[in-house]
Amino acid sequence: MDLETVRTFAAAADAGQFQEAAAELAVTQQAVSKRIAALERNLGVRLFTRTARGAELTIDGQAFLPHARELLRVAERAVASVRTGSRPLRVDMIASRTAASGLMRRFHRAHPEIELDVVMLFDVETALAAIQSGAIDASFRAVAVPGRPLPEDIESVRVLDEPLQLLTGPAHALAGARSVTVAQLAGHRIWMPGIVPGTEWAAYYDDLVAEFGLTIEATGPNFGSDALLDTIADTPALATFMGEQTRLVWPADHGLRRIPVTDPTPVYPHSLLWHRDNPHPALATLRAHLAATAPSHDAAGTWTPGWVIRSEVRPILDGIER
Amino acid sequence: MDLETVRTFAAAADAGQFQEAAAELAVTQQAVSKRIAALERNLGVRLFTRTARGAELTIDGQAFLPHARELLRVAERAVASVRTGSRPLRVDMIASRTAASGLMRRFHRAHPEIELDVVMLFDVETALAAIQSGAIDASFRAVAVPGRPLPEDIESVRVLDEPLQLLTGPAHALAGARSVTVAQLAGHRIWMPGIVPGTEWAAYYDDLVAEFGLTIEATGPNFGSDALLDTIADTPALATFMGEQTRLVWPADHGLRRIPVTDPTPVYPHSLLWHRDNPHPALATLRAHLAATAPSHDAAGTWTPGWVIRSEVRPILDGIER
DNA sequence: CGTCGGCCACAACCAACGGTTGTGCCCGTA
DNA sequence: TACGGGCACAACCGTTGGTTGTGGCCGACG
Repeated sequence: MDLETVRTFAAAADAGQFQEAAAELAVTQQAVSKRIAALERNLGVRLFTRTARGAELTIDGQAFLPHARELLRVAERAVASVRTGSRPLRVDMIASRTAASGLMRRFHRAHPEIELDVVMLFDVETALAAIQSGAIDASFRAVAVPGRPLPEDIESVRVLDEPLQLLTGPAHALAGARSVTVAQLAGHRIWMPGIVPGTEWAAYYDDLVAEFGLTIEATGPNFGSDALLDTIADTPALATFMGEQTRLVWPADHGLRRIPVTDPTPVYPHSLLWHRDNPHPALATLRAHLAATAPSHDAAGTWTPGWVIRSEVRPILDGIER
Repeated sequence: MDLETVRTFAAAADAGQFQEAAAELAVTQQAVSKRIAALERNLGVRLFTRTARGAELTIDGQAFLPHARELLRVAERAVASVRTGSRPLRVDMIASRTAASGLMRRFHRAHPEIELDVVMLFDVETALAAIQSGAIDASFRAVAVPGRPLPEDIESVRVLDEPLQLLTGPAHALAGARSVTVAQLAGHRIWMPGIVPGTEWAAYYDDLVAEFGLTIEATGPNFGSDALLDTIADTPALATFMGEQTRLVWPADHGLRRIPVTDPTPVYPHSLLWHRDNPHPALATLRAHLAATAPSHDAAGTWTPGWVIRSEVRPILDGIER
């Protein structure tokens, strides 16, 4: 199916006749006739009844029309998503189903008129380069990578600290605990097949392992969270970490347990990064939204790697012109 | 833009290489390469970075991908809307922005998994023929036309009585009234440009006029409800009728007034019509939903035309197998 | 370090699609 | 009955989009 054909159908439905639609689309009446005939042949139904003074929709045509319009709207948005100049706000995040994803969902609900696109880049280095090149407008990441300060033209603000929880199956030794301390985790096998070496996520867990002597295995291919949850549910000796705000799509009766971790609570720090000079109007809206809704984070009793920038205490609204 | 190209893009993005996508789509690798190149040329951006062992998405490609998938989903639904056999439930209603529209919105919210299509046929005769031919599955109409019983294979049940209200501009003589009686309306000009002669809606107002001596003008072309509301708001001598549940999309400050009508209250009776033997599973769901949510209508103090079937007192769930 | 293998792009060729012009038929209307 | 508006069919033709054949690039491996 060709979108030009769909556009022709909608134009003919609006005009009530092929002739006028043809003029509107700057083609001949015969071309419109052939396009509609081809569409009808493809769909296997008649869309118009041809009359002496035009063409009016059949019932099938009436049913098809809203879908055709929707198709054109979606196509419009698809093209807009890669239009240079005024494209939708493009935000990178470390993964779906993290706290950043929840933040963006709430932002979208608060501002449904703002078009959004989400991408997931490899690591914070790639994200910084993309921000500097203008390929993306903002990124939710843990800043910064060990030993490197942020570039001068990148700004950042801590927006959310997401506590990590232990996820176990029902037969796991810790399954009954209401909470566990980090010290209790030593000796237990923790499996995180999603970790890609070289990313700041890997660096985070490397630090966690080094500081508390945990056993984290990143071995094996990552078959997706379904397979991970499947294995965790069935394997008493395995557990995994998961963000507190991660939403699981999982039948409740599989008996998976989410157990808070304490002493200290490892938290994953999400910061918003953006280019100092990015003029996208929706970026200011996003920053204002995050400033208005972000809870004040309480660092007491929590742990983050030493390389996480701790000095982000300036008000989030700095530099937002109002 | 061609949907086959979009499908190719999605397949290549999934596979991570053109070769495999080509095999999946049963074309050559060169065809995929040319399609992607054409898409990139049309959009003006690069979607893939070609590597030695495949092709991976650029950031633009990542942003475009969800839109591409959405496009394919919508196209799928569009085709399904006219598929013979198992197509979405197709419901006819007298007009949008009536109570029937609200009923269907609530039904959709209660059963979002059920695909729906709405059409608006000319009159109840056309609707009955469409029900009998299977072109539509159900219809919200006032039954029946004067002097004719419903066909034997059509079933119906009254689902909602919608009271009519008077809509006036702020300068209208009745604008300040909290309610008006039908008798008070005599002598006032009531304008209803949307009425099409020959429909059961026209029959309804004809009866209303005949019984209470009102003045209803259906003259002039119907330029849509925007133009109607515009005129009503600015013309002190004009008013119009409007369903109680009609939602107006209108700036609040134009001072339009909705005034209940009493002694008696004209109500427009919406019945659901369907074919006795229609096997569409969603039809049973719709009937059950309407039975569960429909308020018991109270005929006291209301008016309907004499030809409206008053005997629809059987339980709405009659004949629904559970 | 050279070779091999996998993958993509370019070129040449060809069928098929989609456009145009010309024309005929139908139907409501004067 | 003649006219006019509107759609469909036929013939023609350029462009698009497919195929096969081939070459270049790059990572892997001996």
